[in-house]
This record gives sequence, structure tokens and C-alpha cells, in this order.
Amino acid sequence: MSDQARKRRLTSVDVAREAGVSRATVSYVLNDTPNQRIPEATRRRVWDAVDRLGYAPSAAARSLRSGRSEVVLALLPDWPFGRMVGAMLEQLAVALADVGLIFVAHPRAGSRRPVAEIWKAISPAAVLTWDPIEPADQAAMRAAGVKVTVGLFQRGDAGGLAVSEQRTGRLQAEHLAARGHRRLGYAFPDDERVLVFAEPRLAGVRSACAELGLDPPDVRTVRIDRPSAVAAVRQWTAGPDPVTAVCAYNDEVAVAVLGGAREVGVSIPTDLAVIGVDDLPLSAIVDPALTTVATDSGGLAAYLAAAVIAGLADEPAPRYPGSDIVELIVRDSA
Amino acid sequence: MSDQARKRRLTSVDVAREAGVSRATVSYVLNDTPNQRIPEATRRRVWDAVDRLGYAPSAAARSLRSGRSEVVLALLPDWPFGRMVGAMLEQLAVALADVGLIFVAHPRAGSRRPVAEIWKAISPAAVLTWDPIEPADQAAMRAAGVKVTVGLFQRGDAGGLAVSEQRTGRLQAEHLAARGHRRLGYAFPDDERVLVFAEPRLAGVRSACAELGLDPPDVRTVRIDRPSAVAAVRQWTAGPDPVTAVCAYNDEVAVAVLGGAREVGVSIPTDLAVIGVDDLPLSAIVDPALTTVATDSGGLAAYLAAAVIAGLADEPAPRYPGSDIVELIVRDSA
DNA sequence: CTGTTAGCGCGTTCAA
DNA sequence: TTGAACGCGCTAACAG
Repeated sequence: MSDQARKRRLTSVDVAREAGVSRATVSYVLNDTPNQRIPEATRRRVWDAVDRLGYAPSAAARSLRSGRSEVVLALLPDWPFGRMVGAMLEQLAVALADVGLIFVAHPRAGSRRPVAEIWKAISPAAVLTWDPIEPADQAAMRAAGVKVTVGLFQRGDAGGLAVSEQRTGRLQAEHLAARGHRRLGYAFPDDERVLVFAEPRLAGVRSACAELGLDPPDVRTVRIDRPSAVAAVRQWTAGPDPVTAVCAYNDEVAVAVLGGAREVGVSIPTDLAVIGVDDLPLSAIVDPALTTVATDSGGLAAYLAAAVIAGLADEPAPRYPGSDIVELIVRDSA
Repeated sequence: MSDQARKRRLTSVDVAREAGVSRATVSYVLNDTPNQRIPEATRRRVWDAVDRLGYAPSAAARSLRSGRSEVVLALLPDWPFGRMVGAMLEQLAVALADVGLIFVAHPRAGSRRPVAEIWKAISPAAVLTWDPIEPADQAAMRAAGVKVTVGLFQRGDAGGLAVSEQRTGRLQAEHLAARGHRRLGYAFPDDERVLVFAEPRLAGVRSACAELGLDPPDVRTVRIDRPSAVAAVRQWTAGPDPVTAVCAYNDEVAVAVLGGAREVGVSIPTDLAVIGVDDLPLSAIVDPALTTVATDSGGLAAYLAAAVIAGLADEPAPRYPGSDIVELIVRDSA
């Protein structure tokens, strides 16, 4: 390895020298700049030099000059994300790549360092968050050149993802009501970090119950273990007016309830119907197969991509696909 | 909103003017530069101006000047990543944050656009990949200022993650052998994208079988659905010399096998023992609870962080924690 | 038509 | 505490 390789970064000066042209010409060739007629022979010389040297322009210099970045940054929240989020992020990356944007995600937003540290280090064109963005952060980002900021969960229960999460809960309750259940239980997760999801889902169940004239749901916290599930099932099924169907926060909690019911000797779905959320791969093969509510991660990704792209073009954001991205999947458990 | 707010980015010039000092002073105050005696009063004036204006330095200019980036980029491969990877990325982000590095991940590396597009847009200090890095890419990255590149799966079966994946397979087979099983089956996944994991795991099972004097494993592909699992279980348990224990590629496949066995009337673990990989939250609560091999995502994250940090300091990479990050978890299924 | 010169963008840092 | 140069690529204006 030549000593220059470790000493100095390769710049367009090196390419220009190697190709026997000026830096400007190099830039024109590399960017295929319109309105610059450069003969094929020169182009080839430049590209050859680039390949030979292994030159790559500095992203820093480029974005300093152009004043814009091609990067979209997602600040992932603290909750444990599984398949669905993973899939959604993949699809988002693809959708953004189609318009020339690079998508990256930072896990564990706000854990140790303030969020500002992160977007400052990346200087993205747009930032996506799950938690709502503080007005102060909002302003700082704007000042630093971040054009678009999308908060999936808006403050209050009004907008954003809360809509489809509520819809998810409604779908659970409506399905159970349609099957004739009058007393519903709700299996709430034992993890503070997922409250952003759990609360709107439960709110959806509550409002559906109210509208359909059912009793309010009997909410119990269920951990992903046997004893917890057993206890919850016992409580739901005891007494003179037992719960006959349970909406679970997600499929994992639902499977825990299934296990608890088996242990208690409560048969599913005859004695107790169970419905989950997420449609995990496993949900179709547990016994009995789990009825659940799936979110169309592709649809969500498409919306987010559209929102970012619109924002970058200073156009109004697209309509939020509140309810049409969740879907009921009926199997055997409810 | 003032018209300047939308016209021009806020720069250190604005802060300098507002505070009545020079740009140099602003820089010294903001970075707390050593060997620069700046009176407390001046510092305060500068910080006040920063807060009032909502100033944030341009990452592009900063890294252009300093020639180094604080960003570590992971290029996630194409396979569907679940909880374990999610958790590992989180822990990696935290470990790197502790030394002032920002971790971001790009999902779906190399899907549409060449990988080069991605690191060029970010200009990270280090890049992490799962697939091995092409020598050409390697060189280009070095030239563009990426100091460290870590490929988790090295070419060939020699190094990197393949070590612990093989160890995972060995652990499965050794446990089953210790329980007296002589004929093992292997439930192989039906997804090309996870071959990087599946192959070393199976290789581990194979070599353990060979060393322990068992027959080679009876490998069958199992999809995450009932019919596929039923067929596999039938084949394993039929004939004069049936398989008595199955190593599954992961817990999902293992649960599928559990379901298939139930349907066929094969009892677990008496007629057929099953052991998975991953220790999903669900694995502890399915019936019977799944014996499995867990990977210590924290340990892996710690190793990766150490490798990156060492590389950035031009120090030799730490020893790879081949086998000590996988652990057998014995439950009821084997 | 082909290609060059020169200066910008913004934070950092040396010399004064 | 400051003026000025620097890092690197882009591009308007200009010359051969």
C-alpha cells in the first residue's frame, strides 16, 4: 500500500491529475452535468482514472456544497421491535431508494444521548420519529436544514399512527361482538415501552364496546409467561358473569393466554375466544391457530415514503391511511 | 416566521453577530476547546445566542473539516430480522454511543442500489456488514475515508459469525446425544435468505454427529406451516430406524415441528425430541416449552463495538467470542 | 464546442 | 480574541 493511501484522502484533484484534466471536468463527467458537452474520449479517461484510483467523492463536501442531504433518518423508539417493524423499515428503504433517498435508522432513540446529537451527526433531509417531536427540537432541526419531520404518534390521541392502532382494537372487539360475545377481556402487556401502542389499541376496544352496547372490557395485565396467563384466565372465567372472549395486546400475549387456558382447562374458542394483533409467522401454526389483526406494513411504508417525498418537495402531506392498513385475519381461536 | 428563516441556513456567523464575537470564538466555546482561555461571561453570551437562535452546526461542514465522521453504519442484509437482531442493534448503538459514536443501520443492503451509494451518502467512520465485503468495495471505502470495515460472515467457513453459528448447531446435537438419541433429524428453513445462518448451523450439527459417532442427520426442509411440518414429521418417524430427535433451524421452525407432531399423534419429547434456536419470548410458553439455544446478543454487540473502536484507534481487533456467546436452554421439548 | 479559473458553503484552527 | 486559511466538491463565468 502506497504511503499516500494512508496519508491523504483521495480527492478529485488526484483524479484530475491522473486523467490529465481539471477538477471541474472531473465533476462534470461524474455528475453527467447537462449543458456541458464533453467528448466521449475525455469521459472515458476520467472514468478510467476514477476506477483505477478507486475514487469516491466526499459526501461531506458534497452535501456541504449542495446544502442538501439524500439521507432520511428514522429515530427508532425504545420498544422492542420485531418482524413487522423490521419489514416496514425494509419496505420504506426500498420506496425511498426509488427516488434516490437513502434510508437509515438509529435504534434506541434518546436512550443515553439527546436526540439532537444524532441528527446533527447525520444531517439528514428528513427525520422520522415514533414519539412526537418536541417543538424545541423541531425548531432546531429546521434551523439545521432538516426539511421534513414526521412524528408517527402525534401528541394527544388525535392523529398519526394512533388512528390505525385504535382501529386495530375496534376490529378485535367488533369481530368478537359479531360472534355473539358480550363480555370481553383485554390482555394488557407488561412493558411500559409499548404503551404508545397498547393504549390506543385498548382505547379502540373500549370505544367499540361502548358503541356496540357491551360492557367495558375487563382489563388484566398479562406477562409472557405461564403463571401470569393462568392467573388472568382464572380471573376472567371465574364468577357468575365470566368473560367469554379476550382481545390480546399482540400475538405473543395471545399465545400466552392460549397456554394459560390450556393449563386451566378452558377450551379455546368454545369457552374463551382469543384474538391477537400482528399476525406473526407463528400465529398460523400454534394450536389453535390464532385469529388476529394484521397491519399492512407495505401500506404504512408507502404512506411514510410519500409523506417524506411530499415534504421534501414542499407539497402537502398525503392523507393518512388510518383504517385501511389494518385487516382482520380469522383463524380458529376466535 | 422571518423570511431569513426559510432563505438561509443559520450559521456560526449569525451566532457570532448575535453574541458580538468572532466565528472563531463561537467555535471555541461550542467545542470547549482546550488551551483557549475564554472568560465565563463571553461563553455565556455565546451560549445564549445559540439558544436564542436555535443554532446547530452543520454536520457536513464539520466532518468535511475534521476529516472524520462519528457515524458507524451497519448494512443489514436481506433476511428478515426479528427480535434478536433488533436487540443486538440496540445494544450496539448504546455501546457505541458510550464512546461518542452514532450508530445507524440501513435495512435491505444492496437491494436495488449498489452498496456504494449508501456509504457514500453517509461517509461513516466504520461500516459493518453481514455478508463479506468485496475487495473492490473494501478498497473504495478505504479511499473514501472509511477506516474500519467489519464483515460478520467472512468468506469461506473460517471466521466471523460462522463460528458461533456452528457452535449453535453443535450444542443442539450434543444435547440430544447426551439424552441418548442416536438418529437425529434436521429441520432446514425454506428461505434462501437465511442460508448464511442455516448452513453453518447444519454444519455444526453434522460435525458433532460425526464426532460423537452418530449417523449423519436426516435433513428435511420445513416451512412455517402445518402441512409441511406434518410431512416432515411423518418422514422422520416412519420406517424401521426412525429419527428420535430433531434440531430445528430456529424456534419458529421448531414450533412448526411441534404442531406437526401433535397433528400426527407423535408425542413430544417421548417419541420425538425437538430443539430450536433463538429463545423467542414465545418459546417458553408454547406447549411443550421449547428447549433451545440462545445467542447472547449483548455479548455479540459488545464484541462488535470493541472491534469498531479498536479499528478506529488503529489497534488490533479483539478476539472473536466464537463459542462463549451461545447457551443451551433446556425446557421440556428435548 | 471544450475545458479552465475562481469562489462558494461552513466549521475549525493556526498564527497573530 | 480574532483574521484568514483550509478541507473538498460544485458550478457560474470565462477563455482557448
